[in-house]
Amino acid sequence: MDAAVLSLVPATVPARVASSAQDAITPPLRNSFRLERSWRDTVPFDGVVASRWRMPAPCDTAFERAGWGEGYTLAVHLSSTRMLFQHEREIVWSGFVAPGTMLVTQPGERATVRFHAPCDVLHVFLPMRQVRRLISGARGADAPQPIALGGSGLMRDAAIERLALLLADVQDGAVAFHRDYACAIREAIVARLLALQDDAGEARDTRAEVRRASLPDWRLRRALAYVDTHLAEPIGLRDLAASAGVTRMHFAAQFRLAMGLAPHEYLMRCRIERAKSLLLNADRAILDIALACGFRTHAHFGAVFKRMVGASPTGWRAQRLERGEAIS
DNA sequence: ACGGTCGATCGCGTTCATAT
DNA sequence: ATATGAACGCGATCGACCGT
Repeated sequence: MDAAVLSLVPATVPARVASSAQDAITPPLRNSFRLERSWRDTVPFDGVVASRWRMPAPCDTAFERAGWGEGYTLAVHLSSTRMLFQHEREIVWSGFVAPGTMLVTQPGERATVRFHAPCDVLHVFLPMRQVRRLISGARGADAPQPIALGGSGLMRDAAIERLALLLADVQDGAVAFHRDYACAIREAIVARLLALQDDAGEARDTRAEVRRASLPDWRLRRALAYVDTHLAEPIGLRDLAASAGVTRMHFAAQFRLAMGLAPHEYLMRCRIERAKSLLLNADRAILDIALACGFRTHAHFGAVFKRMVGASPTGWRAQRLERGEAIS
C-alpha cells in the first residue's frame, strides 16, 4: 500500500468511520496492511490485520502508546535492533534483539520503547473476540477468559516467525485475495500462540522464551560488532567467542541465553538479511552476492536462503522485481 | 554460465563434570 | 555464580553433478 493511500486515513479517526472511509476510497482488498508513520500509530479498525514500523537510523525519541483496547498487539522484529522496551513502565527488555524475536502487548497495556539501532517491526493485531472464539472452540465454552497471551517477556517461535513473514508479504498487495489471506494467517498466529501456552503448561522448556542476558552486555556488544564488521568473511564460533573474550562452549551457551538463538543461527540471519538487500540489485550475480555475504559457495547460500526465506534466491528476487522493488 | 540438488564430511551446539 | 573442557550427535557445509 503506498503512502498516498495511507495518508487518506488518519490514524486517529474512530474505528467504524475509518473502516467505511477507507472502503470508500480504496478497493476492500487493499485494507489489511498499513505502514506506520509513527511507532504503533495504527488504530486497528476492522480490516487492518497488521502494520509495519521501519526506522532506518536510531533516534533518541522514546515512543509511548496506550495499548489497543479491543485486542492484543503482537510485535515481530524482522531485523536485529537494540532497544529498551517497557510495559506499564516496567522494563520488559533492555539490549540487543535478534530477528524473529517477538512480544505481545495485552489489551489496553501501555507500551514504551526507545530504539538505539535501526529497526523493522511488524505489528499484528489480534482481536480479543477472535482469541475468545478460538479458546471456546478448543477448550470449551466455559474455559476461563480473558487470558494473557504470549507471556510477559520476549519470545521466539519458528512457526509464528514464518507466518509473520508471510503476512509482511501482504504489505504491497502482491498476494491475490490478500485480505482473506492475511486474516487466515492471523488466525493461524493466534492458534499457535494458544498452543504454545498449552505446551508451556505441560513442559515449560518447550517454549522458547528469551531470558534475560547472562552474557555481559559489553561482551555481547563486541561479538555482534564482530559479526557486523566481518560478515563477508568466514566467521567461526571460535572467532565470535574470542571477540567476546570467552571460550566457544561458554559463549554458545551464554549467547543463546542472551539472544534466544544460537550464535551460528544469528550469523546466518544477518547474512540472509544482507543478501536480501543485495538481491534487489537485479544485475548482481547470485554467486557474487553469496560471496559478499560470507558464503563460500552458491550451493550453501541457496540452501540457507531457501530454509530461512522459503524460496530460492532467484525466485525471491524475481518476486520482488515483479513488484518494482529493484534498486540500481 | 548460472543456479539447484545431493551425499559425504566436518564443525557446531549441547550436556555434563569439574575448577575457580 | 561463572567459566572451562571433553565427548558426542546431528545439522551445516562444500564439492560434484545436473538442468536450464
